[in-house]
Amino acid sequence: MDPTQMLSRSEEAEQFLKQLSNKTRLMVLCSLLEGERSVTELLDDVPVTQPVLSQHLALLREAEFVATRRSGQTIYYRLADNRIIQIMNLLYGFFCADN
Amino acid sequence: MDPTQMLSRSEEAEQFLKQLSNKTRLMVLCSLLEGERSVTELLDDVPVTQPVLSQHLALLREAEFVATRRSGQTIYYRLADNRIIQIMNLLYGFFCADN
DNA sequence: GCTCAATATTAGCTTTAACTAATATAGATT
DNA sequence: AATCTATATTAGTTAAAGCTAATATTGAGC
Repeated sequence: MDPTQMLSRSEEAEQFLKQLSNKTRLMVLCSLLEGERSVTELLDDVPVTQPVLSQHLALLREAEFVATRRSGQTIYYRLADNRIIQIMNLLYGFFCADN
Repeated sequence: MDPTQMLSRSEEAEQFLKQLSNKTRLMVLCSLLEGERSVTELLDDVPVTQPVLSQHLALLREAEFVATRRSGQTIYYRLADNRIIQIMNLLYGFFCADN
């Protein structure tokens, strides 16, 4: 591969992985693997304060790893990137599968 | 999953991903996907200075993502973690496959 | 229109990651 | 043993990520 392209592709991949490299975001994404969740539901699953969760959700939105849907004052999050589903399944196998 | 376990597993996964989340390390690992390489050969592939490459190689060794073999004054690096091979192949598909 | 519940944003601080520059080690060669 | 080549390490600086605390926004219900 041409060196300039290799560099820019590895920068993209770096960016992608960094957006994923956080325990709170990983727990959120893992929870969303099971389906749509409101912020309040995520707060039950993930041991962080509301503002911190909200900051991480903002990052996941900007990365377009998740998408949202509003219903009244409740906002539902869901996975929106097929790459994330693939990576999360792989990580689940590495770190969470019981065997 | 029990909340304490979920937290500690997501911390492990975070650590694992962070060790991977760097363009230089990604280029090194990508190069090693094709087989063993000496540091000098890696320097030809990866656009960084020798001390910087060496720092990243040290990190990859500590993470046990790679292993080494010495032959005279030359040190050869190779991939040593099957999880890395799986993730790198996935990332290659996401960011480097031409289609 | 006021109040409450759900969610988001901003500022300030601290920690961690990565770079540069200089130097060190270790094996090979003369 | 002196020198060269290959590789590693260390110290110092800068930049980026994540937290806390405070506050803002938005929709619902009275």
